[in-house]
Amino acid sequence: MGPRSGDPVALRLMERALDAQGLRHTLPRRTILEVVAAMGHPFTPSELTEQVAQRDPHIGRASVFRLLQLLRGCGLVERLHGPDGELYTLCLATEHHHHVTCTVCGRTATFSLEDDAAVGRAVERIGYRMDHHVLQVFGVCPACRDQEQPSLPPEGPR
Amino acid sequence: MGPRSGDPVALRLMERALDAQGLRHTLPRRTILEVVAAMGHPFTPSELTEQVAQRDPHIGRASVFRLLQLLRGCGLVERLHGPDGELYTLCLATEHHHHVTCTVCGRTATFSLEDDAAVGRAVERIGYRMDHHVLQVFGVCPACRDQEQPSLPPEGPR
DNA sequence: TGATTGTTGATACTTAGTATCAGTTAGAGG
DNA sequence: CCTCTAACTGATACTAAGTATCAACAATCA
Ligand SMILES: [Mn+2]
Ligand SMILES: [Mn+2]
Ligand SMILES: [Zn+2]
Ligand SMILES: [Zn+2]
Repeated sequence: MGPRSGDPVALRLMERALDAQGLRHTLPRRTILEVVAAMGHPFTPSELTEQVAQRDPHIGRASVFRLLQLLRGCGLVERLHGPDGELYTLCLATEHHHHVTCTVCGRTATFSLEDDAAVGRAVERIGYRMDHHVLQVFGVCPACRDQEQPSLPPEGPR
Repeated sequence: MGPRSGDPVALRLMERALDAQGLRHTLPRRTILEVVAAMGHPFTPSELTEQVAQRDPHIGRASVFRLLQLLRGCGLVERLHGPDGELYTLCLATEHHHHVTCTVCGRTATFSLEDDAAVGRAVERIGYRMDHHVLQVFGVCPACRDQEQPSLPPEGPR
C-alpha cells in the first residue's frame, strides 16, 4: 500500500461505488483511484493525469477523464469552479454542502448555510422555481491567516 | 443603428467604460461591442465569435477574447458557470447580486439574497475569512413554468 | 503631419473534454 | 479451467477555450 495510495477509506468508498454500478475492476482504474485518493487538494485534470502517468505511463488520458466522470456520477468527486478554471476534488460529504477555497494555499473545506432554503425563496420572489444551486466561496483559511503578517505569504498549489 | 446593434444603453455604457480606461476607439471593438449588446442571453465565446464573424470576418478570435476580458474587468460582462461550460453575459447591475439560469430556455435573471452576509458568517464558523463568493442558481423561469404540461417543453439556447 | 503607443490578426501552443474504434480483458456461466 | 461477450482500454483525432508572440498597423495627440 504505502502513503502514495492515499486515504484508504476514500479508496474503499470509491471502489464500492463502482462495484455498485456493476463496473469492472481493472488495473488502470485501480491506479487512477489511488491517485485520486492521494490528492490532498482540488486538482486540475492535467495534475491528475501527470500523477497517473508517473505510476503507469501507459494509462491514457481518456481513461482518466472517463473515471472522473464516473466518480462524479457517484457523487464522490465534484467539479469546483475555481477562479482560474475548473478543479476536481474528492469529497465524501453526503449532505448538501458548499466549498470554501483558500486563495492562498488552495486548501478547500466544506460548510453549510444555516438557512440554505433562503436561496430558493430568493429566486421564487422573482418567479423562478429553483432546481439546484452552486455556491463557491473564496477566502483565507485559518492556517494562512496566522502567517499573514510575514513579508511573503506561504506558497502552495493554485 | 438598427436592431442588430443591440441595447443602445448597454452600448453606451460599455463604450464609456472603455473610454474611462483610456482605451482607443477602433472598428473591431465597436463591432464586437454591438454584438455583445445585441446578445439577449448568456453566450459562449464561440457563439459570440460566430456572430462577430458574420458582421466582419476579418476580426480575429483573439480580439474577441481580449475585449471580453476588458469588459469583465469593467464589470459589465460576467462569466457564469453553466452546467455545460462557461457562459459570458452582459450584466449592467452594479450592486452585489447573483444569477438564476433557466435550465429550459437559458434565460438568466439576477436576484439578491435577503441576508447575503450569512455566507460570510457560515465560513467564519469554520475559521475562514471570506473574500468573495459566487452563487449560481439553476431552475425554471416563469415563462417556461407555464408551458410545462404540454408534451414537449419549448426549446431555446443552451 | 508625423511620432508614439495601443491595437490588430495571424499563428502557434496548452489544456479540457468528447468521439471513434479496433484490440484487449474481466469475469460470468458452463 | 475454458469460452464468450460485453465492458474496457489506449491511440488518434477533433472541437473549443484561452493565452502568448509578434510584425503590421492605426488612433490619438503634439
Ligand atoms: Mn463537496
Ligand atoms: Mn450579473
Ligand atoms: Zn490557506
Ligand atoms: Zn425558461
